[in-house]
Amino acid sequence: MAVQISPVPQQMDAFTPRQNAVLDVALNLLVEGGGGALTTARIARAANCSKESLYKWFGDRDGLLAAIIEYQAGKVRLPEAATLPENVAAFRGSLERFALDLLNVLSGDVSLALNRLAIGQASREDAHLGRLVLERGRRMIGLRAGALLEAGRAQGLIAYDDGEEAFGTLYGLIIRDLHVRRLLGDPPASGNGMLEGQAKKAVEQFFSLYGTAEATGSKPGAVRTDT
Amino acid sequence: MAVQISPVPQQMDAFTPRQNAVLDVALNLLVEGGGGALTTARIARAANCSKESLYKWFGDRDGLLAAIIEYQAGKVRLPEAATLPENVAAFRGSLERFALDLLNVLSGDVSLALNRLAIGQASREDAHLGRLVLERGRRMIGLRAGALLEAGRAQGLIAYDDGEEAFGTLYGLIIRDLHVRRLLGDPPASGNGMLEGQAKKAVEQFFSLYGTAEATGSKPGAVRTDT
DNA sequence: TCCGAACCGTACCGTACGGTACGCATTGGA
DNA sequence: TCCAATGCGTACCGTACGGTACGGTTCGGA
Repeated sequence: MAVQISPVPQQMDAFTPRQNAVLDVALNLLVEGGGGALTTARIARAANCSKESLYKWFGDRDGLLAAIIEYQAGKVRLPEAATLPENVAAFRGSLERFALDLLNVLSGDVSLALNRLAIGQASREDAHLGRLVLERGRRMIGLRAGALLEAGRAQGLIAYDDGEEAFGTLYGLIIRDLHVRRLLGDPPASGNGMLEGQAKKAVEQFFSLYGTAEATGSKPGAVRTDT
Repeated sequence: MAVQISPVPQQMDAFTPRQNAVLDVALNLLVEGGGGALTTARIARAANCSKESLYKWFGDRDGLLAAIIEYQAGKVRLPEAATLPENVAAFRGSLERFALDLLNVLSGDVSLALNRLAIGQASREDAHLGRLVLERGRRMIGLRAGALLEAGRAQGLIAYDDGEEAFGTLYGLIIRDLHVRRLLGDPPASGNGMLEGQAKKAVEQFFSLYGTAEATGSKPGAVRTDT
């Protein structure tokens, strides 16, 4: 709980470099061996630290797991402010990039391991880790997608009343049941271009649902009216 | 995939009534206390049987867990053969009912508990339980949805090339991120009509994407989503 | 130079789990 | 009536985990 002030802009409630290193080792251990491999003794041995230090730093095993989640969440940086798309193609490209990034992230080993860990612990009341994963992981996605959609709407390329509703639709079109399948251990479909194709198709469907007439352009007789 | 014809509709490879009773107790134990409460000693005590019998019947703890999953999967009966929809309204109603059923099932305590259990065990290689859940649980949904969509296409109400693709889109529109949220412990949004509204909206969006002109009754592509 | 704080490595403790073995009751068939 | 099978209840064993305690070491400040 020691608050330290440093000239370098740094998260104040973050951990010391040593603790970060330990958390990194623990995260690797989790990714490689699953939640079962994440015991205090193993972490201590792999990180060359003592169990006593683990308990001193993180208090409890749950605190340690929470610290691992926060450590991973702290590694992803906030997306830069989305610029207004200049035209339809640019906006579509941004959405496709977002979709592909989302597919890649959710299919990644680290994300899957953390989600499996949190889900496995979610049965117990509290759902402490689950809430942490939702708040720390979903917020980033929601922020980036929300800014993206808002920019598109500001340019008149898409139209919606409820942003959360539109984002939910986009999310469903992109992910479908891929996340749960991966969580259950289903191997990814061969072919790396598979995800890219899925991203493009999802964005296309999203435009069919929320795109304005000037954005779709596929319909004959589309009127081009610039804002 | 094995189609069996017998006078008495009964699974041949099922368990004895006593074993089914034990599995039912174990399932209740799992639903109520989570995967951590599913120990052999607790099951034996709750079911008034001996641990030795458990190991004799199911061989191993994994066998016991697999038996629990198969027991639950065996309780859901196959959907009756889908009849060809007489008109658009009937087809839409069938889709909405399917969507609502899917939302209710995936939000149910039993489904969540089994999925959490399988996901928690999915880190270890094999992903035995995960594959079982996917095959036993997803097949039913896919079969019902596939028959439904095929009937709609046969009547010219919807059009698609790849049935799996269309089903995936429908699934994503219905579920969005609800399943993972529930798995992570997120409490359901208040209001039971929430799921029904989500089901209706998903079907409406699905019709916008895959509905033929005679089904939508209006120009395809123009979608007004009123909240 | 000394001192105290932090920390590592290891040992230790209580508990709980998976899995096995044994004794005894019940039961259905010969 | 006898017998073998089935199964219940309990005790037991080895292991592994979470958490704690202790001795030895390093290191920065006074």
